[in-house]
Amino acid sequence: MNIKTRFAPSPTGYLHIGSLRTALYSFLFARHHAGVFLLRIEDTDRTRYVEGAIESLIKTLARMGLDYDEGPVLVDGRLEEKGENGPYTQSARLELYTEHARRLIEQGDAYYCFCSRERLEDARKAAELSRLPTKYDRTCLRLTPEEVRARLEAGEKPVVRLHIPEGETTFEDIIRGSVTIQNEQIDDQVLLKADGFPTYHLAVVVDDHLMGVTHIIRGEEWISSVPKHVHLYRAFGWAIPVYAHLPLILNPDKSKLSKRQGDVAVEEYLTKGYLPEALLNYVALLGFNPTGDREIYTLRELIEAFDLSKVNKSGAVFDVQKLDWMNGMYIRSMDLGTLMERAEPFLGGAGKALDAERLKKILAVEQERMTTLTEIVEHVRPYVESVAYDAALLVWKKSTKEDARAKLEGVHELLSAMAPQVFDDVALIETEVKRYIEDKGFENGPVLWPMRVALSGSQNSASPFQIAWILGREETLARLAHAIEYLSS
RNA sequence: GGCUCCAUCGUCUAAUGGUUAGGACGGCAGGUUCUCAUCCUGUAAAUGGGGGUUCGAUUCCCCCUGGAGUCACCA
Repeated sequence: MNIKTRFAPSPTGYLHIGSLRTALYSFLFARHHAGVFLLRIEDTDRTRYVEGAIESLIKTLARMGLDYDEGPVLVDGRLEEKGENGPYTQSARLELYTEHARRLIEQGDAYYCFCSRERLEDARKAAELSRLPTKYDRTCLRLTPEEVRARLEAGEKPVVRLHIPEGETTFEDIIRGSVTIQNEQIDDQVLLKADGFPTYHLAVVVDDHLMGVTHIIRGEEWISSVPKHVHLYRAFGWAIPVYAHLPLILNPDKSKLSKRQGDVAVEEYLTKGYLPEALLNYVALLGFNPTGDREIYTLRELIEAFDLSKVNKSGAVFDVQKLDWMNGMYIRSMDLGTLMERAEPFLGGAGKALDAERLKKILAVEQERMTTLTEIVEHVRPYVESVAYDAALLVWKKSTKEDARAKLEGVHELLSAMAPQVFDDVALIETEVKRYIEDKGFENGPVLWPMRVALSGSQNSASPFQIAWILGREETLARLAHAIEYLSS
């Protein structure tokens, strides 16, 4: 079978983490089987229209490296489409839905409903109070064809409802197996709204069929509406696709991942300095793991290893701590050139004071201390400006102010007497300073601590040798001199 | 509340009838070390409860409990 999957988000203005994983799994499944992956925009709710949301979605998908074979694309900033099954935006397919709804009415599988929202709302409240199911009471199903025609001609704007038959509905899900639901539990769902737009239920079924989608991969929250879709497929006489309902991604309190409890927008993580490949890797492992003893996978490897039937059934808490760890792993394993490219956009103003050579040195030293790319700014600061610090910080443990000054004077003397080329080599700086310490019979701490603080202005930093290497001879000596002066006053 | 889904360390997961129940994050304790970070070593930590089936259940079945999702002219 030629496999075809789709990612069908509604354009909300950002890509939800959960949607990212749904997109990823659909993508992985299609690519693993050398099938087709398409993007479709589900924008049938015009009350939720967001300007520029489609463009933003396309850009985010591109940044994440999830490419698709069919769907809307951005060409020179303009929206275009690729693929033979378009349009791929539901608001451009209204005609199709109307036709199909009409067909269902003619077949007796759907009917017009003229009930006012007010009446429906009251009925629902009453049902809730008496603890009865809040289903539509089928008032309009009992209308005669004459009555329907008369009200249509009178200009009333009805909705179209699916007529659910008696019995029960069973469907197969790759992840969950067989699921059965009694039809009496299912509402006569609205298919076509009064404004002529379809609801999700009509639109997905029509589009998935017309676009040739074979596998429907989506979140677990859709499971209870599958029977409605099955009825639609049957009414149209279409083959039912294969379903795979993914477990939910959860907040720490186990509820469905939502705003309020942290960031859910992929774009937000990207601007915070998380790497697309790390985010993808992390999210891929929320519900799926090829072996159980390995965590780092490239997209290629994920495609190779992906298996829908090995996807977990239970929800997974989104753990930022583990994401942080993974992002750090990716940053540390990155070569300097790449890291520099990736970090540059996050540098902002701090970058202007920096030439490429020095930035590269800083990155080489600070790479192992970074969790996200945004941190680059604070890691760069001590190298481009002197950080103010308390003189007391210069004194090593139980050593004294006088001792610290003496040691710094010694180091200053040593370094200023050395050939300038020594500063081009971290290892050389280290050897020289350590030899000096040994020759004098000192301990490392009383010398290196004040030296490091003098150079970094901070109690935590890279080693004094690394800082000296980055700062260069002149600035290193200047900072040492400043510290000595500081201790003398 | 009805219906549906789910249930292994705090978290992400591995093990589908036989393992000392494994790995990772985080925690804790060490090591390396001038500090932080990295790196390395060690350690605590789980099969929700009760019945079955079986020589033997994390694993299969049932019940309970717990959690979640869903009950719109939103997706």
